[in-house]
Amino acid sequence: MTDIKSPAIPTTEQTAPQVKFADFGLAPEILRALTDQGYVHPTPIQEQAIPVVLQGRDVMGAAQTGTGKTAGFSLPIIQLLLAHASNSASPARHPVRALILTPTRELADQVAENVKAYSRHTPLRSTVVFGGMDMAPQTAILRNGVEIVIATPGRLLDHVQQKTVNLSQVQILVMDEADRMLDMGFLPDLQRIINLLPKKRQNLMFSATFSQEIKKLAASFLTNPQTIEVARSNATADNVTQILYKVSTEEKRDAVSFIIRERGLKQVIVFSNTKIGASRLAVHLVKQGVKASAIHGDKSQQERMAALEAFKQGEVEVLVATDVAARGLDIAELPCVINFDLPYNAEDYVHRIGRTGRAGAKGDAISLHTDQDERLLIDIEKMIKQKIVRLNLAGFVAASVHQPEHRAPRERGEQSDRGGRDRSDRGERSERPARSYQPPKEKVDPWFLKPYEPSSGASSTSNNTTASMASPSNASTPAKPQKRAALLGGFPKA
DNA sequence: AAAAAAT
Repeated sequence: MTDIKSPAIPTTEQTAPQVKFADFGLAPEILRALTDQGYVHPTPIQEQAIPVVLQGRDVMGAAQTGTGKTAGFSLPIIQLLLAHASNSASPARHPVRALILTPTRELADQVAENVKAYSRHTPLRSTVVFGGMDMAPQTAILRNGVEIVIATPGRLLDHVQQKTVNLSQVQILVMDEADRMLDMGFLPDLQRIINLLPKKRQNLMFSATFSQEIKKLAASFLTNPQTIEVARSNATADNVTQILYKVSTEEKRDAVSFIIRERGLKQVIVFSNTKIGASRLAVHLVKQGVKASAIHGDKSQQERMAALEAFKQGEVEVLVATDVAARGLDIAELPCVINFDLPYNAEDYVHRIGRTGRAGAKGDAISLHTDQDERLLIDIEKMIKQKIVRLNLAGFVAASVHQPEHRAPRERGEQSDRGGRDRSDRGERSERPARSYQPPKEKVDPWFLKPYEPSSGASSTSNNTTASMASPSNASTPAKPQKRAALLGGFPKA
């Protein structure tokens, strides 16, 4: 397989004269659509992807989030299909020729909107198909014939079974957020869909992150792919400032409302690892007068779309989300993301914080972490190949200032995977024997600068979480809302 | 260990 990537060479800055969309030989109808939107210059990923896709090559594309991947594959696909576009009204003349799969419904919707916009001056038809919505309208559109289908896997297979869609003419398959599409939860459906496609077709895979494992699996679906890598893979945008605050599990909810209030945040996504946790946090915030709403997979599709729309409109200021919102969603000018829980997968961290700092804008990614998260933190820092500054959150557990090895041995044996062992025993050192992990120096965020007041609450982490397995969702169960008013009162306003 | 995706 041919590689464009070369870690040493900055692929973007190299191209001195600025390329324009008009240079790709795209049809006037496509250029007109771009002009409508005010786009003249392609982003680096677009500059690299468009010619390769136009050649008909398979692509494995890794690019930072918010860099315009969607247009990077949509524009050349439209161009390729346009060569044989039909003006006929007959559905038979409009077989599905391009299929774009995404891991969430909202992302499918968003990609479909983009495709519609880019193809609006062409005779090409497109539609989006996902679950949680009435089958009937989707069926009607599919029966009328569309060249481009954007879909989530389950509902697409449903349509296949109902014989409302025929995939035997698909020439181009796109997997957006490909690494997620290839994970265990999606793979069976994906395989089923692929079995319905012609053997000879063009395959495009895009994601911000590709683990080594997934890269191999991905390659098995591709033929002589061209790798397109803008900036180093698995990287986070450097325009996003990452911050870590240590808190106790009990303090998390109050820490979130504290941060929102003190920073005066009017647009922020707060990520929770669980659906129930997201719902509870949203309720908690609403009780505190915050305009918050939750989005997760246990909500109806109507509720999900309403929450996202209200958030985009600014009616909702805090969107509390599970990882349903971690990938791909493009929310204009989102200045801040908060990780209420640290994600279990380091990749998800990259995707989550990629919701902010899009299209070159600045963004803040604030993560709360507890004693139990140390392993996750190490994984994340390894993945993003940088250390995140650990800061102190005024008035909250300043045990933050101490790394685990400085702590007194635990009295209780609830951390069975760590009990009796020390850091050197925990994986990372044995994987990289040459360079041992150096925890970053803590700094105190001048914003939240406040003297540490030792309190009995600081050690409460290990006391309260008795039989609850210390999982984030359980831990926040009926715990009485701790009044933080006293601490907040004495805090300097910014 | 959890979330997503068909009903």
